[in-house]
Amino acid sequence: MSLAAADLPLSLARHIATQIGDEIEQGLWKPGERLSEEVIARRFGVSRGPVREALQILAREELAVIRPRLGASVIQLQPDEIIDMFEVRGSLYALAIRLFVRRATAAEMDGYIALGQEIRRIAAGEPDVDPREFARAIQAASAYALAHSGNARLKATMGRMNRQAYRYYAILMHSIPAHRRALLEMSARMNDAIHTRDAETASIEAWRIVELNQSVIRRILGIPGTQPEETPCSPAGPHLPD
Amino acid sequence: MSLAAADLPLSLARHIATQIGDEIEQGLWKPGERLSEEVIARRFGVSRGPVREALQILAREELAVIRPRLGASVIQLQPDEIIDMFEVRGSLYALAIRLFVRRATAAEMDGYIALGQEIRRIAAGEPDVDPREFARAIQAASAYALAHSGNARLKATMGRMNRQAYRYYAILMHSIPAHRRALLEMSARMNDAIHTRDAETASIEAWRIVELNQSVIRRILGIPGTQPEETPCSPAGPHLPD
DNA sequence: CGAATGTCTACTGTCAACAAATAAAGCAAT
DNA sequence: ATTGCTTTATTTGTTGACAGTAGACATTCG
Repeated sequence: MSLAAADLPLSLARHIATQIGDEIEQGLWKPGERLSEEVIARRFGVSRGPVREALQILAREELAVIRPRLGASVIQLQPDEIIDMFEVRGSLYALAIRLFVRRATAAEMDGYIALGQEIRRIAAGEPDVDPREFARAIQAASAYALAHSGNARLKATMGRMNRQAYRYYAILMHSIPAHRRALLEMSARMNDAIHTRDAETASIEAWRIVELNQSVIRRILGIPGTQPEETPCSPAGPHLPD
Repeated sequence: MSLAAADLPLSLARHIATQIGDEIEQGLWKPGERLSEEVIARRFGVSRGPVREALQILAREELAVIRPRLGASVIQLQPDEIIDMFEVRGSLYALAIRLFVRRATAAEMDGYIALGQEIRRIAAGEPDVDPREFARAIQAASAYALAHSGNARLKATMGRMNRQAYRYYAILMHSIPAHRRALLEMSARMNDAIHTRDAETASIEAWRIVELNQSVIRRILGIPGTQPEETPCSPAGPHLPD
């Protein structure tokens, strides 16, 4: 049996977990805010048992942290932890692109192309682009590639991570229009490589996008990069000339 | 084995989770075996509450699967799911190597070199190499690089995955001596790159090792690979640790 | 006035029991 | 013997209560 939780209904615990989880994702709970068992139990009209279980589920999805005797609280990533997360996520993203290019059927490829066009359509409204809409389009495209990467484990792992990452995605989209332009260029190059089924180049470009995003986040969070003029590279790909 | 009276710094749930988790990792529980709440509760002399929580923790570590109304059972990966896991893990491994090369101090580098020598020392006994010892040495080296990659999230994510992966690692080590020799060659090349702080080459070699391992596992599990040059071998069937 | 200490409150950790649902056993009919 | 249904039994889901701890507050002493 797969890791994916295909079962949605029954069980109060799962219902509460998805509800609170969505709320956390949407930012209705502040990072670090305490998730009191009793308060949540009262709110849903249940006892503390299912709530306790729901909090465990949230911890499994890394949306909450549980400290013994201190209870659960909304996950609060330190700046360096955010960087770490995007680093790991970037590696998975590059893998997803690589696998998608290798395994996608023609129809799936068409679907991806359509999503790429959607991104360009939205970006065409420069300089008046809705950051949220732009972000959503990018996320949709990456989710599509992920879903058709043919690797369920990757989908689950990265999907879980995305729930966290997207809380900070707004930072990326709102910041520096120049960044958005660079992002679009890289994205175009990556999509070209994807269309021509050049898994290697696509993976490299994916990794570049990730590193660009990372540098932007670093700047915003005020964390100095390890190597300012780092050359972007793929998880396994060769160097490319700038 | 009643420990309810013992004053533990950790909660009962966490204690039970680590205990059962270790047992699963060691193969004392068969894949797919049911983890009955009541049986475990009786065994540890506690009520079902903490046990339930422990099972949630095990699910978080992906050592167990919880299906609503059907209870928890030891995770049972299908052959293709094993491939998927090693694929994801490989990507993380390459990242770990890359980061380690970039960020390791001189002392940490020395430590890694020592572990590499240990691997070669064990492998020198060819063709009479203890697979378990060999596996342990390789795992120690990769764990060292991971621990000093400077990315806590990567360490946690991959560490969790390793607990699963190492159940199937024996397959790799026991199989085909030729594979071990190729593995050693690649490993040597990677270590050279690591020593000279060539993150790019090191990462590439890491990825190659991963892909080699993957092809071996594919052969053993009888799953056709995406690469054409792979020779279909006699499907000896999934000979997994019980 | 500040620091250390004692008390209080709120919360978590744990338990035992009840309710609901699934899996297993038993039995009848073909 | 096999199939289908009914009944029983075991297991999970949930509850409310009790016990112990962490943190806040007030108190006392240097």
